[in-house]
Amino acid sequence: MSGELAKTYKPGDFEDRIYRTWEESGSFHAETDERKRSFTIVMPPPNITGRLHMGHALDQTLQDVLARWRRMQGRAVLWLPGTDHASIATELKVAGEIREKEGKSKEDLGREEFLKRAWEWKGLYGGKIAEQMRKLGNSCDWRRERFTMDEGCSRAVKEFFVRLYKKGYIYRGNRIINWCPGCMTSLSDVEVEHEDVNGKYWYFRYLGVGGGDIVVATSRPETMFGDVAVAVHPDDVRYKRLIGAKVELPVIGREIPVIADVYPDPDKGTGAVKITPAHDANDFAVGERHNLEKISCIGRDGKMNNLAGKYAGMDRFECRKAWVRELEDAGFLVKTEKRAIPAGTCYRCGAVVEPLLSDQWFVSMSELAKPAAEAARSRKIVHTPERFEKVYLRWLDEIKDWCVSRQLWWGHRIPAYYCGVCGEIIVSAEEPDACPACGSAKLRQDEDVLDTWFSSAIWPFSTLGWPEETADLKYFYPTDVLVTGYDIIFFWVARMAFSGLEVMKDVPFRHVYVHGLVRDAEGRKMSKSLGNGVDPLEIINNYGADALRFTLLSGVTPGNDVRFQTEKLEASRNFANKLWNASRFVIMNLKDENGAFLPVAAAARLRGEDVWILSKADETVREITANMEAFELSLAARKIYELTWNEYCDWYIEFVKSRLYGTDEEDKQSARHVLLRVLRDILRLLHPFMPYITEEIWSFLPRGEEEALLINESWPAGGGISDDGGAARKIELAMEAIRGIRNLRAEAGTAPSKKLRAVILAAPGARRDLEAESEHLKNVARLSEIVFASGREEIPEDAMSAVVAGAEIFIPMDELLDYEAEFERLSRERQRLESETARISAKLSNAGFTGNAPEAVVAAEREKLLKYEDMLAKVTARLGALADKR
RNA sequence: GGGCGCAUAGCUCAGCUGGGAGAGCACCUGCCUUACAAGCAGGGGGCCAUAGGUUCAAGUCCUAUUGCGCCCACCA
Repeated sequence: MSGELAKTYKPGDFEDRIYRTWEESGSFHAETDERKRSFTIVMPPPNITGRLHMGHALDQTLQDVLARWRRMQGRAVLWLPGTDHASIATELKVAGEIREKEGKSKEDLGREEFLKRAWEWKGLYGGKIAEQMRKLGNSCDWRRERFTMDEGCSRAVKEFFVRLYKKGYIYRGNRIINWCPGCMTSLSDVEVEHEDVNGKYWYFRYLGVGGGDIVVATSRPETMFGDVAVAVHPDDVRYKRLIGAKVELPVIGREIPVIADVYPDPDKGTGAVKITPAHDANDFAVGERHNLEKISCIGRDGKMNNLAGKYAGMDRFECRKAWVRELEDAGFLVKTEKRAIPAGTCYRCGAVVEPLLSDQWFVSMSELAKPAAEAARSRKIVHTPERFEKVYLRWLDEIKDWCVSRQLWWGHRIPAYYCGVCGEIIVSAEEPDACPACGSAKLRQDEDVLDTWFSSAIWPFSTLGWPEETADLKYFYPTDVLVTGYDIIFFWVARMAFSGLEVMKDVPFRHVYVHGLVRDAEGRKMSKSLGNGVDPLEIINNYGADALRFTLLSGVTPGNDVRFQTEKLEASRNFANKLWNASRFVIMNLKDENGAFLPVAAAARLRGEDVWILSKADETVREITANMEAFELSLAARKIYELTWNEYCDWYIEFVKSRLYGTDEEDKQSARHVLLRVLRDILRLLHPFMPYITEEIWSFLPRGEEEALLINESWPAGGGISDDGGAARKIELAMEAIRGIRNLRAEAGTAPSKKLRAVILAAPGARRDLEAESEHLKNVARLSEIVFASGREEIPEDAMSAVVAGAEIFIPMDELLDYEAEFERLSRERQRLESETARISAKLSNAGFTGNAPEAVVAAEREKLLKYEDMLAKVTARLGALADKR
């Protein structure tokens, strides 16, 4: 890169260019390399339904930070990107678009044509998503980009299905499943969201055949057409005598038995429950126990069927109203009770889910779930934050079979074939030519597709080439960390765990880093219906990707939700701007008037502030590295922010200016050396968080041993700085003095341009420290606009003066004029010191404290006490002098 | 019904394994000081939800309570 770092920070001017540079350099690409340790993250593939939202931005930024950091540490980093076909969601979108644009249903188009359209959709949105990921700065390996329905993944899905089938884990059965009348497909349990809706209990009288009526309560009267029994608890004295008798369904007139089962709770409702095995999972279980008929009265479209008589064809909810009215008119309604009733809704379309009896494919989960749970218990899979392990385990421990077939077209078609002659079911990855049982060629493939999450479950290894035993698989599996939101622990995390353990015999990931949701500024969930979603691209256009990334990571706790606020965005952008300008300053000072780099000392002659900033940087390197290891990315981000702004910019650069503008050539070179060295460390530390700006600045720095690209630069190691001479302490004293004098000036209202005279008290410690290197004094003078009195004049005990910096520096009062203000200020100071010394004395005279607290803590308290006592004495003396002269 | 999270400065939130309360924004005062007004310097503002307990020491650990939020669950 030639030329100069632009005057103003405009991320839009360089972000895209930087990204191209990275991509073209091959830095994102991972190769198996036995000399290196691998670090693998497979990206949770975003759905191809549309654009990326803030949740993706957060999710992917976290991954990118980890990937970039590990890459800098020298690991062979594979961050594998991809997208998900999102069966239901995409099918709804595509069908919706066709309906809108062409007025046709998907059935009008037919399966083949519809799939063609869906693939076109994938091509369009898949590409858009990849572009968005690039904008974010994702350092993923595009050469390995995958799609859940690409050839390799499709093959893996079939293979996985066949293997589970052969081991007896997959079966086909006619059972109660969750049916979504909106999407017209079955759903798994986790795809049903539970919410309470305002509803009613209706109490109906079922007339006993030969006396003995029973009143049952129901929230779903329309299912009465499918009733096959009334169940009561065997010990319920109210109904004991009726067990075995028959009752008559109101109006319908059909007779059904009264049965005894432990399912009814005598304390709930009337204690008697109508049993509708075809429309309720519990009733289904009761029906199985008692060998009852299963009568369906509601169809897949959510409408009543012929069994509902005159209500046939009517929507289930319409029917409910009409049917209740009829029952009421006929005198069967005993009472009505308003109350909240639980309703299951489809997580995609929101329709009320209908439990239906249906032929579906299931994965038998109990055995498969055990190793997955065990992996967490034995810490082979570690959750961060830990609490999510409980969530994961609870689900696996109480797992139910997984309905994996979907009555959709967009997805992996189930590799099962039915013989049209003998009815044999053939499950095979390859399409069979003939029925192995009867030899017939009349074979028909199952019409259904698999649950989207079935292919997601094998994502960590299907993307690495499984079922082939590839080198990639061997090298990159198991992956190191899975980054994902807490909302898909069941959908995805747990299922990947059992799939990986079943197929690969090893966990799919060692760590699960769970993050929260991105909410809007008011704390509401971002959603399409609320229209409060924020487009990451728009933010990037206005603030830059770096600011967006930093914002998403700052001030958050792992696993907790983040509020997205523009103020935070501005703060991040301002931080980038600060770094930009500081870098401009540094680069400017590294060059001569012709723009050529000036010599920089190979090894600097370190002065106090150099040692101070270098040790601060070192400390930060150590801390940040530890934070990264522990996934404390937010803490790491804050520390690099503080080092950059509060230490490097606010103090070090200010300290070093006098040297840069001085004449001591060796000293100037030293200053440049440290300035550059620390800036490089800052850029390295910040790079995972703000990759673009750091890379751009890096390109304008002089290059020695350094990499051409920051992305390939190594993570700073830290160490190597020793502060034997107590340089940091002296610098901090100088800082204290500067702050104290500035404070004094501000309170006295002294004009900023007015120079004040000051005198250092001939106190042994501080004076020596401040004078030890006269540069400190100069800096104090320069940065607080004072002039030190010449020589080592003693201040007479009764001189009028103000006191700052641990009572070591005096400013003659005639400079300040406001005696009253200074008197008050010192009084406050005395009060503070008195209460502090009292507090510490009490602490130190407590045998419990001195006996139990660590030695270092006690020693620190002793030191503090001495310091405060000394200060108190001086302040008191000055106060006395002031009072006399006032 | 079970489980979990959150309650800290006006707002949004940090505070890691217990040792003198922090940031950003907002607010007040003064500054366009040749890196930066997207900035600089200074300042005000908090019984860290409540009540107990453990400890020499609690925002930090334990128990209970209150309020808000989330997840799970087969109450007809």
